[in-house]
Amino acid sequence: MIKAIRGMRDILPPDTARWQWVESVAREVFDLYGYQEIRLPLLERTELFARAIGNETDIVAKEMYTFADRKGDSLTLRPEATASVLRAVLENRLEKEAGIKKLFTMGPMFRHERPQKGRFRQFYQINCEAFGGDAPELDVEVILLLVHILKRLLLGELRLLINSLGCPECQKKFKAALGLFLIDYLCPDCAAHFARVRELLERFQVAYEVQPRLVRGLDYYTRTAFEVVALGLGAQDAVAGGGRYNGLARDLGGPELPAIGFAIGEDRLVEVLPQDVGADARHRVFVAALGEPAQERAFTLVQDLRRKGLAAELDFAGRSLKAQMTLADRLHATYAVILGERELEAGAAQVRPMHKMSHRSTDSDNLTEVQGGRLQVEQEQVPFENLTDYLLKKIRAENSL
RNA sequence: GUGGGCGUAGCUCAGGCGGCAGAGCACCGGGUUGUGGCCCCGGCGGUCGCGGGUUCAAGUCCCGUCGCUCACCCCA
Repeated sequence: MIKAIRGMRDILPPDTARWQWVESVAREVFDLYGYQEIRLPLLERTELFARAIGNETDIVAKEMYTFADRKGDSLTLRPEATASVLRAVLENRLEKEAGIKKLFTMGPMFRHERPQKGRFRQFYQINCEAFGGDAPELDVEVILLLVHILKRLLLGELRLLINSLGCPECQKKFKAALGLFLIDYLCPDCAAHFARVRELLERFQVAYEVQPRLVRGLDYYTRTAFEVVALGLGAQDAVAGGGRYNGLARDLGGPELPAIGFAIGEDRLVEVLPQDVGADARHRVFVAALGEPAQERAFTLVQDLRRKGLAAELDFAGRSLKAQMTLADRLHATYAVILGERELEAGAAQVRPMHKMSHRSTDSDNLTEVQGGRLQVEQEQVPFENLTDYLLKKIRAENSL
């Protein structure tokens, strides 16, 4: 059997519901802060990452999926998103547009690292970038946005770590002095920027810790750097990280374009999400049919329900009614419609509410004793012509409770 | 890239000193001629990761290899 390659995994239902939840919350919050989505290629010229991230970094030196295409050009599967976003901004002259250019994107990144808990070779990031502003207020807005998303996701214990990496001038001084922490060598402008960031975080009551050892693994960062770590993730505990990168646009041959952004590690975020979020609470109708003519009728009915916006399902395998009812239960149907010879003759189907005897509950109220000692819930006969309206009305009433 | 732990049914795992490959859950069917959960009965399901070696005989012992996993490192 062919298996997925090392470090790459399938994300399966029901887990996919948690991923969708994370992504939909992120989209909502991005919109509140004025961010728009950008979609990017997964492949870029190797040179883009070499120049943006830095040749000496681990990412470029030993972790990229790089190969020659049929023409001989060196291409690389993106190991991060920022370089691609900036490339797209510069290529399409987006920085010329009014105000701060605020963009987000989400998708897979690729790094050839040894897999472990929270670290995969194909991993997913939710990425946020703001171009064209160097005010410390923008740094804080970006951090507030990140915290906003994480809080909406009902996450448990999180710690926000911040630091300032200074500007190239500060870094020169720092290296010359062989100092331990760069933060003590900040020039007056960088120090004032950092102080303002901290002041604003306090005003908005965002708890943070200054972490002088916090550095970013990419060469392009300047001034504000931050990271969010979560409990329960083992050694790979960073859920999000980001910072300011004022020099990158010029490094890539573009104009002076201050920028700041962050990436959320979606794999790790989903890992620490509360278990029950994103559960499927949708109403679902199962149509059980007995015999060929009823089966024909059932398929038509199911399609009719679906066209009207109700999730509906049926069995094509010709199972017994008992088996179909079991299936209805397993699929968490809230109503079962039963169609047999008797119902076809009568022109009315049996509609059976399922929730009163869900496999999740031991509640035997509302059940009446019928022949054979079996318990049966109240079920109603509904004429075919009223069926879809009846179900729609019932389910809408329950949804509004 | 380095080190530790682990690879047996779809899942979780048991298999003493080498001697017929097992359980629970899940799945399918029946008990109930047309009605779900529970219960009872039955059934399906295996390259014991892969390759080699020792042996009359290997899931079990030895060597190699691949994979998973955790950590180092690095990161989000």
